[in-house]
Amino acid sequence: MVRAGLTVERVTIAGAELADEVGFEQVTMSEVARRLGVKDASLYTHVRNVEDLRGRIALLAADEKTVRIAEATAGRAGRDALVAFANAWRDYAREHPGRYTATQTPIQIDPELVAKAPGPRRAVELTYSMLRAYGLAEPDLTDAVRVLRSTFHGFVALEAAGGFAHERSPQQTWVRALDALHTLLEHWPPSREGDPK
Amino acid sequence: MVRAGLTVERVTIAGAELADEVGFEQVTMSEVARRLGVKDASLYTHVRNVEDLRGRIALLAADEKTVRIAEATAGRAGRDALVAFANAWRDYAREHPGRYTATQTPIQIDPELVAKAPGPRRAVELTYSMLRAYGLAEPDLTDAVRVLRSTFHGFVALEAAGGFAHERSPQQTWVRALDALHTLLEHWPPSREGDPK
DNA sequence: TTTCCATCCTAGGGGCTCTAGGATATAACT
DNA sequence: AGTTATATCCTAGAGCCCCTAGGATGGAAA
Repeated sequence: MVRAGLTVERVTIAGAELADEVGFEQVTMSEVARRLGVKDASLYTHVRNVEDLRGRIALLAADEKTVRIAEATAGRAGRDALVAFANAWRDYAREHPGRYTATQTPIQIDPELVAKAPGPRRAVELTYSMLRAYGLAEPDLTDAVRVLRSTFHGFVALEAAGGFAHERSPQQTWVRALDALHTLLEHWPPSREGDPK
Repeated sequence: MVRAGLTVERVTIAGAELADEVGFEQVTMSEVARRLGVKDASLYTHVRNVEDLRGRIALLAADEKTVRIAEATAGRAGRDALVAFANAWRDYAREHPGRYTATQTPIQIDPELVAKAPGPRRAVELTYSMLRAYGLAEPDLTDAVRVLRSTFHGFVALEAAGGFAHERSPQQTWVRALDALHTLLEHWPPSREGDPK
């Protein structure tokens, strides 16, 4: 009997590929085992359970997405950086829909696993440094980061769910949305504390 | 033997309640049946299968959310309407997380069922009419609608997934985000066609 | 060569989905 | 009121998935 040579990494990658093909929710132990030419019980040597596998896929995806964004924004600033950042984000989501979905599911991931993954923290740093050129100060900076993430994620999620009718291509809207976000960052409104109207 | 008095509506509502409690993905025929005091096979008289049930929950949620938004924005315009619209959206998502998730899953819903549901179409109309006060013309109007939906959905999705660290409350960011969107709509950038830099 | 351990297996319990076919409550009709 | 008809709900059972327990075996170290 030839050993399949399983490792946590290979199982996770197989799960990630499956997620991209059939959807993150359809990632199943049985199917992953089938693809690896192995009985499903064998996977439990490398992965605690399905939830654990899903968490690992999520972390893998977060890291991959972060790397993409880091590469895309390297050496850029201002609008160039914003556009590169946003396009890297959207491209990753479109190329790896299952992995991308994984990054957004509120699953309980093993904390020590998260600690080892560089993705999430680095992603935050990247976003802040990208916004540096716009000269925002806290707490506006945090708010701006959150608005950007919200809009990026919301757009790709709606696009993936078929939420945009076909009259106008999502691509056209995307380009204009980035214009809008750029001008928004350049003219971030002052706080309206005590300004009732 | 006393009849349980099942109908498609009662099954759908039970499913929606279950979704809010345990998450949309965890909505199961067996559990819905259990709650209704019925064997799971009995549900198939009223609902084709799980996918069908999920689709009905999604349509129910879409309608409910639309009604909320319609009530909230009635008689308002400009910033007032924008804020009311956004808050109604977010409040619905937070009160009914399972139902809200349902509205975002790209499931294949029975087309004739969709045709009977007034929610989706009305939601689009509401958004357009809310933006009327900002004086945008097509295609900017469509783009603005999409940006708003993206930001609203992205924000509540990230908030629900615990995507915002605890340094600053999501509520504070939300208020500022609405400010930002308002000013963005008032100063929607002109198209940069043929404007390379 | 022998030992040993990680890797992979078989066996099996429990849950969920869905179909087929049978019983019965309720409403309609005579 | 008695009968009929239909929708409602049931039992039985097959198939798939998750996961555990415990047994075999490949491959590397002694």
